[in-house]
Amino acid sequence: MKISELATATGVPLATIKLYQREGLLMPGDAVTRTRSDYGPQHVERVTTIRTLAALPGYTYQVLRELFGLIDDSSRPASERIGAAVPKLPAASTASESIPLALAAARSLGLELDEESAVAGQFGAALKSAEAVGIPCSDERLAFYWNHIRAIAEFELAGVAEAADPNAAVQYAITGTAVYEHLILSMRRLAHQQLFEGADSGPDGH
Amino acid sequence: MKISELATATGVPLATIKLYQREGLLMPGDAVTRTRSDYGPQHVERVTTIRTLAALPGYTYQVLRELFGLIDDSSRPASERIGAAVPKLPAASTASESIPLALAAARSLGLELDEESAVAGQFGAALKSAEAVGIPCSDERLAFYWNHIRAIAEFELAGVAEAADPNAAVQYAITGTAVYEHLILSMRRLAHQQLFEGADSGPDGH
DNA sequence: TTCCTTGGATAGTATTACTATCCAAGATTA
DNA sequence: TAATCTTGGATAGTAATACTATCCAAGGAA
Repeated sequence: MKISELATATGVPLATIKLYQREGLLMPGDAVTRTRSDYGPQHVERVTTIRTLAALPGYTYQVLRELFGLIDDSSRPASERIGAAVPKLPAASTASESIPLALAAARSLGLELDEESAVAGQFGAALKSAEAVGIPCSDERLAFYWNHIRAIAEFELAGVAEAADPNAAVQYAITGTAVYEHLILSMRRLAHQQLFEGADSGPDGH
Repeated sequence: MKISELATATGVPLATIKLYQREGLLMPGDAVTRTRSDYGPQHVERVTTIRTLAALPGYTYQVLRELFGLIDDSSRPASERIGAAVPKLPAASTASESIPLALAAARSLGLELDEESAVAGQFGAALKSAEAVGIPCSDERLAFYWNHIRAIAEFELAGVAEAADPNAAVQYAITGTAVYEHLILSMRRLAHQQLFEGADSGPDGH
């Protein structure tokens, strides 16, 4: 497959394909001559994945570069790569002063939390955001969320474990986490909408 | 409170406060003279909220302007304003061809879905993203998510209904939806991390 | 051998989110 | 009351992000 065919196959302008290569998002094709390379299905898939993820808020080229770097690095163990990907995902910027919030929340949930981990930082930042807008998260609410979210995570982990090839599992886990986050959020918004329609009453609608 | 005091109280540079006003994010103060206005606690709160939300991926000034527009418009019913805010929240861009996916998913969940609604578009876009990266969402998975997410949404709705003042309820619902989304995501990532640590085994770690 | 495509380099554009100056009107302080 | 400071308002500059366009020389296809 020539680069022009890759462009037409994916519907992405040639100039943009070249950009993805320069940015280190798309692996080079097999060089045939100095002015010709061969591209395969993995390039089509990568371009599609770039387009899909780049359309999600927060997925800058910088983020994608780091995620693809982990996906492509088959020299490291799968679990290490998946673990390293999570803190790279877009989140509210971590502030060191929000770590205590995360530790207190983890204590109330009965969890052990490594305060050095980037996920602890993301968790703390989210808790701090809730406080900053005047809606702090109660322990009761936290526990309620945790029960349901842990169930979801367990379900998802079972799906990843089914994959035989570790490289495929890494790709599945990383792109899946990214994409399914937005599915979960859209379903929550959908649920809110459905519930509001039924629950709504009163002249001022509150 | 003078504008310079608002700046020091919030820790936001004066030039940025002025920017927020120009962008229609921060309401003007009470004009005392042509070169002096008075700012109150609601301005401090708004600046804090702007900072908090703007730090989240996808919350551009454009999005914030629309959300604050709904929060501030007390002439419309609360439920209408909350409903109007949901489709303004950052999501993967809606493609019209993904609506059928959303309708099919809603059918499998036994839901009625207005195909005109923006949430349907967000839901369809998320389903389409999952397909695009090669991990389509099975009906079983969809149903599993839905059970847990509906429970979360019901819990949250109960919290909103407690608010007596409709304007406060609108602000609570809109900023809460935005901020708690990220809390939920960070908890999911936390759950993944906790589960991975326990489940990990084998020389290549898959 | 004429024209097209490629890899590679470079430059331009639009948007977003600030940041910095400047000004004249008006307030504060000495 | 004069010197200094602050304000609202306008304008311009900056850095990062994500493209988009052009050019070139090497090399392939007609």
